[in-house]
Amino acid sequence: MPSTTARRRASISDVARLAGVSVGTVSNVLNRPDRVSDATRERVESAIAQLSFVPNGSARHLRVGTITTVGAIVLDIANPFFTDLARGIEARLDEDDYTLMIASSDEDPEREARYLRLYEQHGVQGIMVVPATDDVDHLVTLAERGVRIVLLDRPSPVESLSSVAVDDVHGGALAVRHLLGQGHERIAFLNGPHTIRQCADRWAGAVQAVEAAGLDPAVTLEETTVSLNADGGDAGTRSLVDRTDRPTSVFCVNDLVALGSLRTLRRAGLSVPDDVAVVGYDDVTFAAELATPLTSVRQPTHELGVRAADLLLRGDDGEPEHVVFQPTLVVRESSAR
Amino acid sequence: MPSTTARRRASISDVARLAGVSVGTVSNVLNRPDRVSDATRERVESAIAQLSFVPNGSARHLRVGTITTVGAIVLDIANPFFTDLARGIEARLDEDDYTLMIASSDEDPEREARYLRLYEQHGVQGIMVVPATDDVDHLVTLAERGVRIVLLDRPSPVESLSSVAVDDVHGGALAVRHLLGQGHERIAFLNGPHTIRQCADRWAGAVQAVEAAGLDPAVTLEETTVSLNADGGDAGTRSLVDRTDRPTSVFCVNDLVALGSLRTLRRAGLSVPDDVAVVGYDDVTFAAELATPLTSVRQPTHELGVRAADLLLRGDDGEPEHVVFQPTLVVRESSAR
DNA sequence: ACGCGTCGATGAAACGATTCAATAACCCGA
DNA sequence: TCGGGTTATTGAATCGTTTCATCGACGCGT
Repeated sequence: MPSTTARRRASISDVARLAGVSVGTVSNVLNRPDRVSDATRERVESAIAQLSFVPNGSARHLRVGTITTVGAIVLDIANPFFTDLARGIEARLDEDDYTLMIASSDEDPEREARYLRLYEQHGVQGIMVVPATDDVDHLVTLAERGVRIVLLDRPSPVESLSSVAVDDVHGGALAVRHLLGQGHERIAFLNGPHTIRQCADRWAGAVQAVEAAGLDPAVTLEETTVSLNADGGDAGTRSLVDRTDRPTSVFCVNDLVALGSLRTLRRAGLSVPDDVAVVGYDDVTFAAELATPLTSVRQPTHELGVRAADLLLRGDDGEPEHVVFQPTLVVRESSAR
Repeated sequence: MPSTTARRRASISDVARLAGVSVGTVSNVLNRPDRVSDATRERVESAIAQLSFVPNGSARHLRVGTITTVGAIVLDIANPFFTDLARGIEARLDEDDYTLMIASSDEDPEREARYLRLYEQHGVQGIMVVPATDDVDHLVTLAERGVRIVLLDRPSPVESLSSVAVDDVHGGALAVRHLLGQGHERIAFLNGPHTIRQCADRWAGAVQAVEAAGLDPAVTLEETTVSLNADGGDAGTRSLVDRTDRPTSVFCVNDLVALGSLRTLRRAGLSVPDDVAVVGYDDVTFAAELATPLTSVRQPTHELGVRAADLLLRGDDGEPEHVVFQPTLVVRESSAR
């Protein structure tokens, strides 16, 4: 029967009083049960149950100074790529009984900073972050201050920050080389802002591929900046469909954008890939099942998360590491004549 | 120039010492800047900057006993339905400058319990949870202990727990009534375990619809339990395709399952909806863009999250509330002859 | 010149846990 | 019976904040 009054949550000293022992003993029951005799342990345990006592994590953290939680900040929690990534992180964290707090920056540096501050204040073991901007000075500062940082899904521009990334330049090149191979000489690139490193890199790769084919990027490639979701794909594609000099292909910076693009093309009565070819990026689960199965650049997403968590847990004993995976192209109907 | 030695993170008393004031004054600068003179405030602020001091959130929490963070536990962070839900929650939370910690229980009561404990230990303002099992006693206990709980995406079985849900019985009925209306008299239901309330309710709705049509559920409906993702849809459908008495339609408990189902049907060379009709649930973003656009039961997902956060922030001054939204059916090609 | 009110700053208590040196109780062998 | 060694328990210090009663200084009106 729970007490009727008690508004305040029970503390360790309430337990101690009820069990007739000192707080030190209660703490021992909690953390080194072997040090305490069976009789008192049972008494204390029953007191704990009776008061439904739950230790105050903040007090514990304050005293021991460490905590088994890590934070992750991604650009967009609604993007399957990032949740698959989170899944990878969780899988590795589970092994060591760590827990994960996830937050979404929505590509907003303000929000990113806010969550960084929150995590730091709470003393997490470390933070994995997909930076919302090109500038990582604030993260370097954080790291110097002793917060363990791992850059997610983008290579570190500085030696001191560990990172786990996929070669986005190569990925961009893969996609565009493929389109060029299919005979496309006018490629629209629906991209995000270059302040996001992944976007800048994929663009760089695209340019490289065009140049390698002996063509002029300025005439072959046409970049439109869109928001990184299906609505962005809609908007970016709408501005294309009615043009007389419409590009023959679209490269989308991620599959969500590609989804919007395909949707808008279909509504405009254009056929894919005959009127317009489309290539996406990330190869999310549904890419293969769309009305027109989507050609996409596949990344080892899950593995990315696992490695990132691994690096973070490994601690600072080792030097910072910079892991780079290679993407592959998965060709499907949306770009194959 | 940051100090060279300092491994320990700067505390408020380091700041006080450097600025030549008492810790109380530093605290005032932080929390009630108006109480302190301009001169000292500036001195303290520069000391804070110099040491790059970040207040220890646990210490603060320990003292004030409250925190502006809430936790959410969903079944599967990789399911777009739940991330859209999270988006709704975040949107409402942002208004009040609260932050959200998200975790995924993977339908595992163990993991759910673990995160509940973690959140409680950290003293969050409240927890929104999509329960992994039918049994919510542990949540009632938590609530009695003073933790603010809101049940997400399922009606509360008890008066004392607030909840925000969508009428799943109605949703299940909508889907099945539609299939019956299309002339289907053999419906396979790829469902999750009935320990998950949403699954049980959708099943109940399906049964109701069949009975209302004067048919026998035992012959019209055929339930298969699958895991709640695309792989589950694959598995559940594979066991169907080769049968001579194959059902003419499949109702999937969510769109991820439906994605797997469509995929497997296609690979088996069956046409949708002519050989087999498919209906999903949630109407996620990609549902309309699949090879065969998917008929699905739409829920006001975002609104669901907003209301849940709203209820949680409103506090316990009011009585617990039980909000129920109504779903609607979106008919597309996958089920329309 | 005196008292009073205001304002700014101080210092100590409190929050709830962990840790560790000190103590108490006990057993056993000589 | 006594001393020494083990084992179980205690109590106080500590972590980094916030809060609040108290104090000192200063300006102003009489």
